[in-house]
Amino acid sequence: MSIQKPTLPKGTRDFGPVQMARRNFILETIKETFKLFGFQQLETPAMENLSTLTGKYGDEGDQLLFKLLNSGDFLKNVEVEDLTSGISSVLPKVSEKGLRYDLTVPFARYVVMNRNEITFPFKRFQIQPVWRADRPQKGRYREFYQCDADVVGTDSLLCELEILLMIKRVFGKLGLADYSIKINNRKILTGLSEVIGEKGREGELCVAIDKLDKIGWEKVQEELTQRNFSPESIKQLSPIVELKEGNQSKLEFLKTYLSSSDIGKKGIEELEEVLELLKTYGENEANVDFDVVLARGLTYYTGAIFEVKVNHVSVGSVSGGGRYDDLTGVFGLEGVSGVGFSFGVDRLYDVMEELGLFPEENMEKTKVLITYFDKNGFDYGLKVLNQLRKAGVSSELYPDETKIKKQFTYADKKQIPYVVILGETEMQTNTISLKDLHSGLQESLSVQDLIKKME
RNA sequence: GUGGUUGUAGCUCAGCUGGUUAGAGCGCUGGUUUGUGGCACCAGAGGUCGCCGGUUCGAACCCGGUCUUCCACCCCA
Repeated sequence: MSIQKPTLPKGTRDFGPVQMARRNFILETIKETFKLFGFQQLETPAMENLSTLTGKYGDEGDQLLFKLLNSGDFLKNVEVEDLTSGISSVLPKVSEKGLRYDLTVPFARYVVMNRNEITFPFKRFQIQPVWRADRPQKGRYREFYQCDADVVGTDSLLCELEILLMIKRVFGKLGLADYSIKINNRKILTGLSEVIGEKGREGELCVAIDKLDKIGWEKVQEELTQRNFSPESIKQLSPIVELKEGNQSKLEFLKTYLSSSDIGKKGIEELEEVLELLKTYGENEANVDFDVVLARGLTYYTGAIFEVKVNHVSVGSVSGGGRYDDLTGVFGLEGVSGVGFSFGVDRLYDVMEELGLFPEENMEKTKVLITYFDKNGFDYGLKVLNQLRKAGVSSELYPDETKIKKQFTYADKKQIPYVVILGETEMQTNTISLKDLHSGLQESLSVQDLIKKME
């Protein structure tokens, strides 16, 4: 019998007490913001039927879905011919469930299933892990948390505004200042493809043009050529590439550039209105950048699209989202427009760690440790413990009867600031000794005074 | 999915062109201090060198496979 070392599955992590304290700080900030904006919490199962999940994230996304093997005799429906004809004929027979890939699709499923109970517009938030069978690397995990806020049942651009506001609030609370909320609109991208004479190919156009920042215009042109875009259409894109900074000037330029495309003009209008609403609300455009080449892969987006990137850090986008006009349509509920976005807690964590933004003192720790020498002290300590906790003081009694030194070391390691010492003298005089581990000062107090001091 | 990279004590890492009992710092345990933590000093425990196989008289070191880590691409939170 050999002992095997336990390991974690690729791309997954444990979170220890320190990490949890920090994660909770982020999570609480987000949750509090969602509630402030009137969103209500929802949870859905970790697994969904594969039929719910497939086809919503593009081919690439389908490949990244974790599929669950059917329970029991999962091979019972598989024929020999299936095996020879490949994975696509075997898969549906051995797996009918998968782990959720994001929170938006399960939400759409929920909305459709509960359409009669839900009051629209429906604002919900959801904070749960999602799973992707991706290759892990910096800021990319196979299990990670998303914090989604979505509104369905209205196409008011107020929702888009609120997304901007929530992002600004959360980032402000977290102490992140140097970031940009990139915003664009799928309709503008559609218009773009129409104007350059490649109607209907905005998907491909996006994938290529999205890399502009990363690989440069030359390489993007190469990629477009490879994808069989005509030299003329590529040429027509160059004004877009050369657009100068400034949301207003970009919008002005695009109004004329896209004037022959109705859908393109609609996109511009929507974007302008969102920025207008921002002004009316009393906020400014700081950190909000209209980015004509922002694309985003998720196929279901139809209107506004968002992505948030923290500047000067090695972590990718920490938040993203957009409007989807017909996600519920595939589940049989037409005409319900939705818009939402998601914070990636794990990436926010990585960013904050890289920037050293975690507050030192947010570890949830015990305030008082009660130490003692013998059974009498233990019993006496138990009573003191009860009173401390009733007064709301986070406290613990050392569980084992052992040397006082060891009990002190425990307090020291756990950074417990106060130690109560209970020995013969204390019990005889009906007092306790309180030592402040930071200053090293010790004093004799009644239990009442101890509680008063600790509260 | 493609290409590369990493794995030695709890942690961070040494370990020469393959050669006896694999090292350090930190941490841990005990002691100096049987009613007092941090500091100091002393002592000690702890390793199938990721795993499997191969080459060799001999492998932590060379070769193959596999898992893992990190990175780039793809894509994405």
